[in-house]
Amino acid sequence: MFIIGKHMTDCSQSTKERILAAAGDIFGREGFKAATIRGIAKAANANIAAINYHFQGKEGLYAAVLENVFHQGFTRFPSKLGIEESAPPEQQLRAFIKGMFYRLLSRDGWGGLSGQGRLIARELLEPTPAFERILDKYIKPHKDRLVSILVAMMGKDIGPRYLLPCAISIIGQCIYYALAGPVITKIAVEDSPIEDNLDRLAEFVWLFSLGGIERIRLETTHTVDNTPLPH
Amino acid sequence: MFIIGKHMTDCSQSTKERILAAAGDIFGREGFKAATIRGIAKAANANIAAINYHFQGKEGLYAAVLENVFHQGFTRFPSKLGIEESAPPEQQLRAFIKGMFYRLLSRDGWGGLSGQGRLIARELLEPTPAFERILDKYIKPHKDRLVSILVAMMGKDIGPRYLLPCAISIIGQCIYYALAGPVITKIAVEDSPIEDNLDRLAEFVWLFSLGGIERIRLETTHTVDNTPLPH
DNA sequence: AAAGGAATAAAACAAATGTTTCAATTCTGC
DNA sequence: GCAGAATTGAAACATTTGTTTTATTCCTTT
Repeated sequence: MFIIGKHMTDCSQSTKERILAAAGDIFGREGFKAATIRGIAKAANANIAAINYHFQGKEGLYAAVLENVFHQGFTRFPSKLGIEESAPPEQQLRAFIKGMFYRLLSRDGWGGLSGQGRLIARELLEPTPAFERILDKYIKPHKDRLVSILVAMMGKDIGPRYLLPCAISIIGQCIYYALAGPVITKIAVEDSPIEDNLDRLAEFVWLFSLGGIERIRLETTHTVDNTPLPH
Repeated sequence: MFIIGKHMTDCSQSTKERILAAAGDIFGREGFKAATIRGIAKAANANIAAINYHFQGKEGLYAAVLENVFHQGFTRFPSKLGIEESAPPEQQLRAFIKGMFYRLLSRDGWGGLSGQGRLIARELLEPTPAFERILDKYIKPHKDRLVSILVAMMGKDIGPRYLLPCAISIIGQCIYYALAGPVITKIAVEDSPIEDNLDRLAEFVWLFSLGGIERIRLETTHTVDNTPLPH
């Protein structure tokens, strides 16, 4: 055992790293405004001044946390995780959805209910200025990948008028589990988005979406130059 | 023009009502912690003391707002809005989804992005003690209605193992539009959940869900006593 | 080993905020 | 019209919180 300082803190991480990790958790749990730098400092076994020293204040810390969280998440679970370009698009979609569930909800990812996954939900609800960068760097490429899979499944003639809602419906199902975890647990405890259920839930969302996509595809090819959606 | 007091406020509402309305908007936009009673008082043309007088503090106000918002929302757009019991379950589902979109996103409802709809999203993300009551009184009956429609569509043999995920997928799509409105607008402006798009989006989610439900139904009836979900 | 910079600790500061207090005003029942 | 209750207005209070300051400790370089 090594003695680093007068406090026996975790030697494997620097103060800056400890602050980032603790801040991700606390910002996620409590939101930007409700989180306090005192609480974060305490959780990170660090001093208040260290936060302002390394991150120039609360906002700077938040921006760094956001970048860190997304970088970690998409590094451990990339958009193309387990996707082989040669595989049929249905299987690519399957891997995409599974990737989303694990990125959002697994302990190795953003930790869903108790962790940094809620940070993402919060940004969806009320984007902060720091989120603009995240959108361009992570979210849009991620969406583009899903759209390209959908194009492979539905044909090139599908316009964005149907493609994008499809993408939204698929992503929406995944994110809803991360968002509404607490309530889902209260209403349907068997489907609580905990580690043990991720595979089953991802598989379900995949099948459900396959059906939905097929239904939309049929709808758009059958009604050629009629009203796009039935009234 | 009538002179009510020294301030020329809206005569049609009592102070208590004005506070409730303003608080719903501000709590929704900023969240419980970030919202300030001073800001709410100003927006309601009321005094700080009036809030504490009528609602016994910030928490009391929040509980009252939550009850008020859900009561209003489910009064104007009941669960069974436009649903005839005699209609085929597919059409009942259609009305159910349309009702959700309008309740969550229309100006007459919770106002989506700019209004009280975000309050609901916040409660899903981090339920407050005041939400327990709301769950029992509004959410669970609402869910039960959807489940009964799904039973009518998929047959009585479908167990909760498939029923509830179906319900979650459907509700998830709807709520995601209310949650992620700001980001959707940035990524797919054509599908921004604004008043003009509600009918089209609801119709899309309905069709998509019809396909999803059918796919799940097939899956569960074909693989009788096999593994419930394909590996 | 010494010096200089980097990092941390502790206290102080100023602004924001929920709550309380008390006087002034308005409303209601008689 | 009046008395008492209900409501509102304005100020004061105590706490929390982000930031800054100053001194001390740790680490690297020479």
